[in-house]
Amino acid sequence: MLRIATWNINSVRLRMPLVLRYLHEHQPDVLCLQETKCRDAEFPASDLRSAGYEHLAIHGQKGYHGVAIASRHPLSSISRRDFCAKGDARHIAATVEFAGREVAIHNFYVPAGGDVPDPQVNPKFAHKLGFLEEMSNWMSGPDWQNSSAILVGDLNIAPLEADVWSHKALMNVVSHTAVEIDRLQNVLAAGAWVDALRQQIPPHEKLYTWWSYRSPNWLAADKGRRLDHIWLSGDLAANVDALEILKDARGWERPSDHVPVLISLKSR
DNA sequence: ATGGCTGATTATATCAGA
Repeated sequence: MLRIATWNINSVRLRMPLVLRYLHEHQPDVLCLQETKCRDAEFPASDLRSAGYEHLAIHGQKGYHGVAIASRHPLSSISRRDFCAKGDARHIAATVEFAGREVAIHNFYVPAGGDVPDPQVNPKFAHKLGFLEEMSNWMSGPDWQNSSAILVGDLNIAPLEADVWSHKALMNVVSHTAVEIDRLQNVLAAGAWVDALRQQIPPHEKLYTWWSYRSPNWLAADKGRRLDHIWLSGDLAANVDALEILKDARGWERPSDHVPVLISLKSR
């Protein structure tokens, strides 16, 4: 059994109590974090080690972005890729052993893309599209052939109509526009990935992992989006045991605006 | 009514998130 969780934590230092609560209550083997918002030297490594997550792969920077993998089992082949050559900490990968295989875990924080969904006038949106294009180009290449892999993270795109509270209201809002959904589908196809959540949950069923801070009654309004994803290489698709989107965590004290998403894989 | 909030920063306003 291997339990892997992904969570955009929106400042890991501020929310370490929530991280420790989640680890205690849900017992993932591996936790992938995004938006850690601190340099590597400031990462709360000792707290995670004390909680039993002794193996850490971190890629941070000051103030923004930042990704990390915390694991109860050894991590090997740790790597970080600098997408778009901007020096941003938006990707880290590490390998774990599962069912006699070496499984690469790739943890991504895809750029949000700013407000205006036009790459001609909005450089942030151009960056987002470029980032996605670099992902699909990379995954078409030799590194990815015949490898067991899991891709997780905040991809900042809600691809399906049921991944947003209103397809009509959001089709011109960054995170749900046709052009970025198209780029995301290219990434999915390039890596021959399986969207694990939608493999388990019917595609017409509403499914969210993020609720804006700006909605005071986020629970009642329920205007969410599915921005956080878990994708599997084809050989792992039949190992899925369970999925868990911890919506409760959005209601914890001083929450992240994203909630943890977990996949449990069984050895066949 | 998709920005009404939230977090980080050599801060006391600005940028970023999405």
